Amino acid sequence: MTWTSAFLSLDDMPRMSADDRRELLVQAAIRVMSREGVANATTRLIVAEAGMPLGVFHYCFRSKEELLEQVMAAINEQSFEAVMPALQGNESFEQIIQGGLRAYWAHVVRDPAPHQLTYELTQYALRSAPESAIKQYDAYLDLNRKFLTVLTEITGHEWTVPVESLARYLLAVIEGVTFQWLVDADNDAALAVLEEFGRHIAGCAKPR
Amino acid sequence: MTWTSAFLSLDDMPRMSADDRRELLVQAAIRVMSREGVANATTRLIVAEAGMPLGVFHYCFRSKEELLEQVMAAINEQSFEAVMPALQGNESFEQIIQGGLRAYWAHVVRDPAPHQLTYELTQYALRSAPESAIKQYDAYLDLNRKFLTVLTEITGHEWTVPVESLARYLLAVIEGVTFQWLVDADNDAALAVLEEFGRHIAGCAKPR
DNA sequence: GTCTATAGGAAGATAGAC
DNA sequence: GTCTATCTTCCTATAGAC
Repeated sequence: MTWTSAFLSLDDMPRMSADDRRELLVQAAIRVMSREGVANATTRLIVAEAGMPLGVFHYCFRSKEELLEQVMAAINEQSFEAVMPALQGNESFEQIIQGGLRAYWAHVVRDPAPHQLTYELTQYALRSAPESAIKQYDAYLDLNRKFLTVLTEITGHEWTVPVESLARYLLAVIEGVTFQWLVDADNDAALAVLEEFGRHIAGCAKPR
Repeated sequence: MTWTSAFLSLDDMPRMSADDRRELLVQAAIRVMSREGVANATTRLIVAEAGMPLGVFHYCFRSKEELLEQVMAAINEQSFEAVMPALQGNESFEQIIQGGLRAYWAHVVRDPAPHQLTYELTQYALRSAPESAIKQYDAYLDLNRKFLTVLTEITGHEWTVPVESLARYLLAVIEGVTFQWLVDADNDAALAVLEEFGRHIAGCAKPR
């Protein structure tokens, strides 16, 4: 029994800072949105998911819009550590690329909800706050640029096509294939496309 | 002056069959959704766009859900005549591919709204009626299969990679690049990616 | 079929006691 | 800061006169 509990009832005791609540609400929002879709993620569902009363919402966030911005920021941070491990090991150039694509794909299939959520949030942002959609997309592009650059550095290759184009190409294929799979759930077809793409990318570099 | 107008006032005269109204409402819905987004396309906005009173809605459609299904069906039909003209002329195999990609791209840039709408509708359907998302996607896939098949027939080539994989690859790239462009509006970057992709596809066939 | 008026509910946001 | 109760608004859908 602590000092405070001797003098304050449970109800009187402030159990959590507003900052901690904000964080919990953002994570609860991500769970609700993954499960129910962005359109159905009401403030009521979100606070219920976090086990808090409705009134909490508006002294943690000025508006639902503000929560959505923080959700997008949180998601960006979370998805930056899935593919890079594939860059270890000492296989051939193409093998590393194929390994990276398969690692990404395993990551998608294991837990698809966040990826679907990302599409929905970008869609949503395109209508309501285009700047944050651009910012989010730029972060993803940058991850792809880094992967391609580190890849050539490690293996002593250089790209014969501008890395900027390849990064965009890679991101487009990844998103296109993922979206396709979210619709038809055809895993083999998705892997076949990624493999064909990997062959092409591997042909866009030469030993240095 | 017609026979009916001599006996019926404007208000009494039924000016339009319910079927015609349905068609007008579907087209109005497409315009509103393109402009405001699917989430903001309320029945009120849609009937206003069509210049009809609100009450019309529910003797033309059982529910908003039913309208959405018909909107998806209508959009599918509309987008099936953009790329095929590129298959005329007698250029080289790769030139036809590059021409087809550029034709598609011109089509997107000239009028992006329907493409953005398609993404949103598929997203929406993924949550509420997965079967119609699958159906819609299958129709798009089929268009890509046809394009690739006709292409080899005309030029006397054959694919060295399963046409099914190439069709999926093509669709993934097209959708990925389009989505990317909807976010950042970088036209040159999009064209560069499509061209690089075209080079790859062209290398997946040989003369027969 | 066609329209006006309104039911009925759920959303985001706030008021005000503690 | 915290919570309950409530306001306001806007939605889809229906009732019912014509």
